[in-house]
Amino acid sequence: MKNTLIVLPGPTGVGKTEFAMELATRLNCDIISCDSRQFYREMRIGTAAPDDEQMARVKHHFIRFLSVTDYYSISLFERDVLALLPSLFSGNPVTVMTGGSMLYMDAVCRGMDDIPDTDPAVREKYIAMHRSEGIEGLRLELKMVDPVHYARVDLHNPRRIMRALEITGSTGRPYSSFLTSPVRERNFRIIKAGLTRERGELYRRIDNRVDTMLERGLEEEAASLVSYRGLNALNTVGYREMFSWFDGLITREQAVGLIKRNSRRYARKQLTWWNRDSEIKWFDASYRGEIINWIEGRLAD
RNA sequence: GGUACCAUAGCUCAGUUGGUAGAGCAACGGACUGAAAAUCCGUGUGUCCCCGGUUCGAUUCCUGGUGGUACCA
Repeated sequence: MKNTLIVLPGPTGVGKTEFAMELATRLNCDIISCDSRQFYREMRIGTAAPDDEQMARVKHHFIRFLSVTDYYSISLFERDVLALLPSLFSGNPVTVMTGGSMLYMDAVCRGMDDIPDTDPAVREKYIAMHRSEGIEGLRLELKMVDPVHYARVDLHNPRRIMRALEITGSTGRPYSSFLTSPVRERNFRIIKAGLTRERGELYRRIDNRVDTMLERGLEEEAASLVSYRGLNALNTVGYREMFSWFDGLITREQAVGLIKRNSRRYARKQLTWWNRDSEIKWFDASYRGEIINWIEGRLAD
């Protein structure tokens, strides 16, 4: 059988973790988690990461392997997954990857352009420029150093502009010149089975899951991470809202409502992203037998 | 049972001196190349409670219903 990566995209709360475990158990393979917040060992409750019992049942990779203070990135994830896969395939030609981090998933499946590491000082410089001169200052700078990218970037989005400036400033080459053809051939087959649910049911599950997180101690977890709140890892649904409550900006009840709302919005954003991926065959997550049949049919091809 | 007030978007409400309506929140759509659970862009989605009347024209004014709220019994 050809080496195959079974990819299971799906919005937050749809039931990916459980289904992936069922599938991996059946195929006797490991799971590669593709969730940029379950990477962090300090954030288990708020990210609904697999628990110790689940981790003991099926071998998971990329769960709780970082500290919130560690630097990590999409390209590092791509590199690390590609480095891990050969050893997994040597034991079993099939591996399951599941998660909700869209761009991380695409990086593994399709690759990204090679862009050199950047100088952190350059990023700082443009963050400072954004603060002092606003987005208009960033725009003017980009127009000068990379007019090609200026013409197509979202000029309202400071992150996008700063990223382009950061690359251009660090390398001396326009950011746009690095963007060539992102689709890389992989030496393994990729099968994508998307998990979704009827919108109302998905939202109910998300709401319930937030309530479960609170019962499990989300509040205490967030409180223990207050000193790290400035880090990117903590700029995450579930933690931000708790911090606002700790600050007295909103009530606890409001924070809980916002966590639910923002989780629902995140789920929608995920679905929008995957909407354009025609390789994904979508299934209702509750029809597990049907999904497994389809996957096993594809594996037999 | 009586009196008063109310009934407009999913919710809370505004408004139209009569020309089929708009805010907030919610919701929905979209973008996305190493910060991505991030960051950013866009969209009113409506039997204006119902039946009549007046009017060129009624969501708006009038009669009568229905439902709700308050007070009096």
